[in-house]
Amino acid sequence: MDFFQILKNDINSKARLGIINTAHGPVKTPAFLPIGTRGSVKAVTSEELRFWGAEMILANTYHLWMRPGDALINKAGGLHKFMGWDGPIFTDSGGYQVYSLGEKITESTSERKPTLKKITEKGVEFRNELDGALHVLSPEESIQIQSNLGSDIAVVLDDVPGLPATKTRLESSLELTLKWAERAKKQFEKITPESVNPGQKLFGVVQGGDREYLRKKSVRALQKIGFDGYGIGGLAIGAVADDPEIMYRVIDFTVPYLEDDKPRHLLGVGYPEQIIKSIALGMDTFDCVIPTRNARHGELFINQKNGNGAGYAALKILNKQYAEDFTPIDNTCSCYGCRHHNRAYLRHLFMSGEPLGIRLATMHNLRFYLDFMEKVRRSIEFESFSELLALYQ
RNA sequence: GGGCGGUUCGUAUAGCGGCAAUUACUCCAGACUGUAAAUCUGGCGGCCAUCGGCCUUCGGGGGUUCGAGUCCCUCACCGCCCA
Repeated sequence: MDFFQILKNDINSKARLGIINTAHGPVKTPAFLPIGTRGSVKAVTSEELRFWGAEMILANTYHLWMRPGDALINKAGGLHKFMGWDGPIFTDSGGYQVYSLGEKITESTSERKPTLKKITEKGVEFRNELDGALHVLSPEESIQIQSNLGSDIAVVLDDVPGLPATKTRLESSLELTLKWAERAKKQFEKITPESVNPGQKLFGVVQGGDREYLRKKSVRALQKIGFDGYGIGGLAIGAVADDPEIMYRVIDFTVPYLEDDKPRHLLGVGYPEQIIKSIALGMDTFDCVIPTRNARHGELFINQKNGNGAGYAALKILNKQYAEDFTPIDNTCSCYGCRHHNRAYLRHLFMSGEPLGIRLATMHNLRFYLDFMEKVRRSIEFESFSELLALYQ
């Protein structure tokens, strides 16, 4: 069976309906992957995830490496068994931490805070925030860890440059990322047969900032090495987060270089309108902390077909205006919280610090996102994708 | 009856002659994009406002002082100890 099958192409855009066939089952695309960084999608169980329609989740190499350690998870029989999720798992390489852990330091006003990471040719030196010990994550090590975890899709370690960045910075960053990609592939071929998941696939990561010639160069180099699919990286952070037009432009000029028969994952994105516009440009899968993290912070996504064309709205449940609002969070929603509780109660749970509030909010937002993806898939299937897309313009 | 301590922004506190006045919590609002994030940031006497300005505040009343939440007198209330 092909790893990736395209079932239908949209007539008016590059959107496509497909299936990724992993060692732990199929994933209907376009798909959204809830994030379970440390082997847990915060506040929800595997059964709940599946119930609301999640097919593949994302876990993080760096965090699981630090705690509890990939050796322990391997001993447990791999991450699927360890966390009790038998569906597909996508593992990020630790590349994002190369970016984010450094970023926190430069943003910090405290000068005495120790540096948490340093990038070298060999890999990334991390100062573990848990115990202060020094660890080096190389592209080989990242693959080894992901092999020990036994995820269905592994990703090569990449250097993530934040935008805006100079041409020089982008070029040297890409050069490093491509060298790492080659080393990662070699390591992957060497160890995969003896992994807990011999059916594991490997994705390369397209970098190159906002420059077309670099993105093209990145794709060509990755194609030469040979990967099962691609992640497009560096588009959920820095200046891009403030101006998504940069992201659409990069996707638009990058996608034509990619093979049609391989899945394309947009790393770290995003809001619903960003997801659907990226689908129109040819992207297949997405992951983002927004539905889960924002839920914990009291932000609920609700369907709203108002005059200005937005298909949804974000409701801040902590706001006083909901104190005596006894209506459901979203009366078009069928999640547990919307069927059994109201806004005033959910606000009370948040105000009181009751864990149930976080659980209900997380389930609601995940259902919102997963339902949104289902709508997208159906619209491609029934040839109404353009109309759905228009709601988010 | 005697001695001592206290009364400051919703609550709890700091303040020992220059203060619209500390800190914590609460409260109000904002942020969050391959999760160092159930986190972080801001506001929290009033009225204008660009820097800033003006007004009214620290149990009540009176006094000393250029200036009092801070010192003195007095009253009220609360607490502890001795009878």
